[in-house]
Amino acid sequence: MLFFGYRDFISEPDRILADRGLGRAHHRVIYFVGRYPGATVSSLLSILQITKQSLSRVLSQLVEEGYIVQRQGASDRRQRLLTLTEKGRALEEQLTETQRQRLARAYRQAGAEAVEGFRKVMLGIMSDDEDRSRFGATKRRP
Amino acid sequence: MLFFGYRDFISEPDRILADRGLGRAHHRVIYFVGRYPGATVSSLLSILQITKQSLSRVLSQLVEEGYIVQRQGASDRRQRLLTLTEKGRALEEQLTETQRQRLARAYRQAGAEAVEGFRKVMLGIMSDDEDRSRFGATKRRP
DNA sequence: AATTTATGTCAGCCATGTTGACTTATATGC
DNA sequence: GCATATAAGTCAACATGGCTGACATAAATT
Repeated sequence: MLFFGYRDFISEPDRILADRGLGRAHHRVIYFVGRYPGATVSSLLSILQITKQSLSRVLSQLVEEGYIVQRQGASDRRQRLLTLTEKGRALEEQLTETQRQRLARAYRQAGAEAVEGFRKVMLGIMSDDEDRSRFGATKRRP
Repeated sequence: MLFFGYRDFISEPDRILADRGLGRAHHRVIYFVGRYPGATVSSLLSILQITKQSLSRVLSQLVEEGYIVQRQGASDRRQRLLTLTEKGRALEEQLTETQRQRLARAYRQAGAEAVEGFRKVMLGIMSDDEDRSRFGATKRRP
């Protein structure tokens, strides 16, 4: 179910991205920068769990093409705080909208109770409390 | 949640496969051949939605290395019916076991009701009735 | 002043997806 | 029975997005 669900969930965004010469790796970066404005490069690395070389490839493209801006950190000037531009925000919304609709449909059909169950099970599948905590979950019993 | 859940769900199998020089594409083939013994190549293509060139690469390796056997179809001799060997079955079980435990833990923590909700929402996320029907789901209301 | 940390970069490798063109064997339809 | 369609396989080339290793720079920390 996860295989089919995940595949179908990203299929629409994939098509939209392909039209712009972007891939799903770009989507992830846009998504998380949108969700955490001012995120640092290393925070993205720890969320995505990829190498900085992999991130660099997609991030530099997003900066070059004007989806994301980097500004120097105030307290730590080594950091590059990442934020979506207007263009980036627009794309993020376009991508999210297709997924939002898909989720809304699933939610409508399944009901609020099912949604709560879905959240619980997904949290249980995750390996780390670190991942779970992004969703406001309490620590898992061992 | 799907991103984190899916990533964590396949991380253990990925490690086990890597030790044998296999990847997650091999896992998919092994999984579906295990689930549908005697599956044809084209049935796999339609499940996985990849090109036969992509499938061929992993499938031939699995056959060469003795995880899967092909036999000619009885009614249609053009078909190659795919089945796991003992070795293939053993690997399939090893891979599935780690995921089964992860699911069991999630289920234990979330409860049977949550599991039903999880299933409902996952089915609602899927695009096609074709995908949904693999899980014994009834047709979705439009 | 020395070390650590945050970020970036070059170069190359691997897995897994793609398209396009073509072959072989077998089944099926007229 | 012949023409066509289908199941499967193959060669070649390319794209995406992971990876490792090595090294550089600037700024923070000790």
